[in-house]
Amino acid sequence: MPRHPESAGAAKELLASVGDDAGPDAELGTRERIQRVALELFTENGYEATSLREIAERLGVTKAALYYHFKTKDEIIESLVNDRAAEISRLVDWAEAQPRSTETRREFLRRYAELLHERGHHRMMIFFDRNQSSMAQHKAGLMMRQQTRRMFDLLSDRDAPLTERIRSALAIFALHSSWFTIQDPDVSDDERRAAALEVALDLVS
Amino acid sequence: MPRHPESAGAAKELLASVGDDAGPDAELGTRERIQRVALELFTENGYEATSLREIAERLGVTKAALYYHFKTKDEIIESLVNDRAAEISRLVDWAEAQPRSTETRREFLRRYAELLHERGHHRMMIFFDRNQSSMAQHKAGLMMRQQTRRMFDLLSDRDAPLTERIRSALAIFALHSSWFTIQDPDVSDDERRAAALEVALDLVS
DNA sequence: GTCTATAAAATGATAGAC
DNA sequence: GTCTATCATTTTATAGAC
Repeated sequence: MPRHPESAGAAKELLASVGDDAGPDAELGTRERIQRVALELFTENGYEATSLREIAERLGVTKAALYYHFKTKDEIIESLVNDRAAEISRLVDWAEAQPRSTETRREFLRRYAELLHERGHHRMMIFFDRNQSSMAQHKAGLMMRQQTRRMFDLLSDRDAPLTERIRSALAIFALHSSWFTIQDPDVSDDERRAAALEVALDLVS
Repeated sequence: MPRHPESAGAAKELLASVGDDAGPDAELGTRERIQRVALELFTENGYEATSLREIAERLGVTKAALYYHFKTKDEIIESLVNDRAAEISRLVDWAEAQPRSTETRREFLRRYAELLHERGHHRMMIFFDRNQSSMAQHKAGLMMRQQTRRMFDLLSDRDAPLTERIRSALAIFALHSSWFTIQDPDVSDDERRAAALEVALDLVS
């Protein structure tokens, strides 16, 4: 009976993270390749609509191989979320410890944009944005929603005017979605990211 | 062999529309009750994750009854989309025939917000926002994406500055999502809607 | 760590009685 | 217009060989 080795490689996973744009599957282990392909298919075709058979086929292995690395389908998502959620949590913790000023909020957005940019965090956010209904029942989804709520509350007081609350929510959404909102091939990722941040900053000012 | 009666009732469906907040299932036919319950479950639990068995059970009928009214699962979604997409299309047609001014854009947003408010259009938009991945493969999803793109292009020129394009996209999103972005029970639907419109208008000014 | 083979359950869909 | 009964297919997941 296989030992599931997830607990072993928390730090290692951070180094060879799935989203890392370090070229094609170059140096990734099977576990990381599964995560990468799964997230791709889940985002493109939907979480429930993507079967383990499809994932295995695209990787050139059998379903049984997947089950060696992940006990269930849900666990693939969870493994992706956990590391990343922790990093975002740390950033929100930091912001909550700062004075509740506009400058804190702006600095939070800058750091958050930076975090999303690193190691494919944004791919996960896009996955969640596009699979909200499926994720509503999974605990990974609950975790993300709680984190999103913390960010909303950080960006505007709970009793702030309604328009201000909406603008805060849109600021977060702008950072998450800039990648797919505009898909002009003439625009580089850096330009997109800078523009999204500029809009987000304006929304909380 | 049952004749599928969808072609018969285009006008009737507009009158007794699914989203109509005219109380509980009061006067709705089975076909309309299926649409209503299906959209609810699809939005809450996901399109693929919701089986026809669940829909039938909640309605107190059998799966076979559903198949009398709809040939396939996809057709339930399509029946919901078609009428509504046509109405939105008409509004975009109108806007495209107007001078490309800021005032046209603002007036479009006002009318679009009004349209979403009527007869549950917004429930469909929430469904699409929360099931983007699943809908990516369905033709109903393609239709919605094309319409969204038309609206983007209406709200900002294709060669406008990146920030302006993003703001236009967010204006649409603000109208779609105001219902679930803020779920404070002290806030009425009308207040939410007015605030979302105000934010959207500001984003295109 | 990956494979073959298979179990067990659920799903979308259909046939035909009433 | 709704029901019972059933089919074909697919899916998640497991057992055990190599």
